[in-house]
Amino acid sequence: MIIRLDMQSDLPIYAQLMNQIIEGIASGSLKPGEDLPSVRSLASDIGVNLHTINKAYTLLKQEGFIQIHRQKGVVVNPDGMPGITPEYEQKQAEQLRPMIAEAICRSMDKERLLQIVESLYEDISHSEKENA
Amino acid sequence: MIIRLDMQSDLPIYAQLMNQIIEGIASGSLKPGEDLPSVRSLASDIGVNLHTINKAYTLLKQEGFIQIHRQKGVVVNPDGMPGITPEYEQKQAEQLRPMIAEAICRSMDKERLLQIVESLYEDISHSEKENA
DNA sequence: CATCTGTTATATTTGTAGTATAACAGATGA
DNA sequence: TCATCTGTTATACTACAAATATAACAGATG
Repeated sequence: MIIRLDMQSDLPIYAQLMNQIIEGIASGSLKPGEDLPSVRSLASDIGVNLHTINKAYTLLKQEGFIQIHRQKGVVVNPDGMPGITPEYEQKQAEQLRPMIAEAICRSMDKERLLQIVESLYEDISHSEKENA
Repeated sequence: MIIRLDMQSDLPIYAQLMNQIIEGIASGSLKPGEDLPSVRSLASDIGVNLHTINKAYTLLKQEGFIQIHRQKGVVVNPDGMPGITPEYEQKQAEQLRPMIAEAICRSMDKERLLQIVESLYEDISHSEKENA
């Protein structure tokens, strides 16, 4: 699992971390039950503060993607991922709506938009990177 | 054009404004050449500061959705909307990727995701609200 | 000339992001 | 027993963005 951070991004570091871990799970490079680095080791690895990692982990735990054990450390949730809850569906629609509206403004065909989404879907699920 | 703001949202007011104006254009309720309220009148209408409106307008102008004339005021860009530039395509992919990754984690079928996107696309482009 | 535009400038308040230290509790292994 | 590893909590600080509050300026209008 290689973490790439963009310190120039307007996206907070902890959010970039969450995104990359979620994509790691989606691609299969992080499997349920697999260990994640401790807050301290990951923090020193990528050169940020321990609290920044902790914030990302805590939020991922709240959403059900990982489990945190006091001593064992952090693992990808071995009981499986969270499902498609009504809250998730609502959040997803709220996030998608402005992006789709902009695509419509720019005269992007529905078919082209769907192709892009499909292509990203395939790209993420078929990457299956096996990195240390 | 009715503006609805959620003061509890984590999305900044100026960004909510941008989204709603863009969706207004996408739905056809705001047409190219149509006037938008002045920064002062809109600010007092929805009860926020003039600078908050100005920030939203300035960003929308930078992206090509509206034009700002010193005296005439603000209008939806009569020369048409911005097109599908490489920068836009990249930004769009960066925004879509983490959302699609989460959908995959939650075992959402590709078909179901595409249905949701298609349904939102239709919903937005067919709304055509004609409000004062 | 008053009044409407957008524009610019300055200052202040509030909240979030991130860092820096430090300490605590529980488990592990030597 | 003790050093060492976990996550956890607390406090303080800096930096920055969001939003507000005033104020003033420039240009056009009626």
